[in-house]
Amino acid sequence: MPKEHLEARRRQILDAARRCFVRNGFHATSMQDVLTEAELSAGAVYRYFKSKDDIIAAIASEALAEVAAAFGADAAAPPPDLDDVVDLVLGVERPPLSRSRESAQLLVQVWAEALRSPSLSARLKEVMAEARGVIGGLVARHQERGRLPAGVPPEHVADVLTALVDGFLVRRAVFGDADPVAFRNGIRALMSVPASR
Amino acid sequence: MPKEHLEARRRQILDAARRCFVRNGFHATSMQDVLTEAELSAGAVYRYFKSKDDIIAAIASEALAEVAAAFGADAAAPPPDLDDVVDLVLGVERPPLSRSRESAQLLVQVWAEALRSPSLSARLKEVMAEARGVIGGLVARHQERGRLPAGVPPEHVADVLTALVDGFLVRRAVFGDADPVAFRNGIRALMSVPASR
DNA sequence: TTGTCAAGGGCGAATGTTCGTTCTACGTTG
DNA sequence: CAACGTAGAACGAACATTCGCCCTTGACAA
Repeated sequence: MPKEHLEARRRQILDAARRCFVRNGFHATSMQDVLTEAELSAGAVYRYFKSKDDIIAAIASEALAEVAAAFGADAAAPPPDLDDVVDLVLGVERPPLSRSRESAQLLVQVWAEALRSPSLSARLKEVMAEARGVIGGLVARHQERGRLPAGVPPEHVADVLTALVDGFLVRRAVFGDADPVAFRNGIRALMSVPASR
Repeated sequence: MPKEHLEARRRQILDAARRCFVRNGFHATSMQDVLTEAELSAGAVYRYFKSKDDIIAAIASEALAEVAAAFGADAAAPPPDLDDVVDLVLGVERPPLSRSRESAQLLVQVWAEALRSPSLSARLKEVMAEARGVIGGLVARHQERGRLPAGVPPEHVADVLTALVDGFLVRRAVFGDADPVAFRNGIRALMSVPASR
């Protein structure tokens, strides 16, 4: 019985912390903010997390896992066109749309935090390298089929595509209403590929 | 006589604060950190800035001005090829190279801070809109000359190009050694344009 | 030249606040 | 009644900011 309740409390705290962090950033939100948002007392929260940094690490870790999962989907079901990579990663038709902006905002905070946390920076680089590998594989296959110039290292092209995703996330975080479809059309135009839908 | 010394002290404080902020972020940096870095006392610093937020605002404002200037250069001297936009904005051959990573790191912090500061967010949107306007103009001209499909709104393509820049900045902030030339080659490959150099 | 004085700039200890964290006592539940 | 969770007061540390004092400087009078 304690097992599931323990996990539920943990989630309750993490969800509350996530909302606070999205709203105010990691260091501008106080423990008091988190306690209030979670509707718990200090004693309760510190039973599940040993410090504020612990909570930050957990939240950041989940945010990066979300990104890794998004790119992993590309590896699982390779899209026929390269520009669909963006759609897939950005989850054009993915469940909680309300969460997508918050995820983008949180990710920007994670980038900033990674600049001062070596362990978080290491994990971020891991995820980025993983994305480069996955997308690089897709690029290489397109090169084999002659759909892309062969002389360029696939990783370079993959870097551009993942940078495209990161750049879009910035816009979504800042504006909130950035349109993935319009973005994809912009990419299509740049790639001089006639839109197929 | 006080006039120039006043400005010099202000710069001294801002430069010190910038170093601190790049290293530790806005909110994880204490006033004590800034005082130590600037080699000044609290009383001295508070003679030139009325609060920590005041210093943050000044630093963020300068960072965004730097970005605006980079895009402004494109408007002043339009590059012949669209992919050169990235080179120009990222300043492939611009003076203090040591500063470029720090600028990228600072900009990421600014993005994060903009998520919780309405005034900073407004300024950031201004700069982004300005970039969209400048690059959109270039895109429209390329469309007129038939170098890009005409059916797509220039702003959409401009969004993609500026997102490309933002995405590259993230990589430069995180890795520090992101290579603009390799990046440009990746873009060229995606655009299926034979490299001219 | 020398002495005086007003003002500006700087210092750093002091202040009150807020932070993250701990601890003890209390309720609830099996 | 034990065992477990929870509450909330309490704590020391660290924070941003202020305040009163001191040193330097430049103008001016003697």
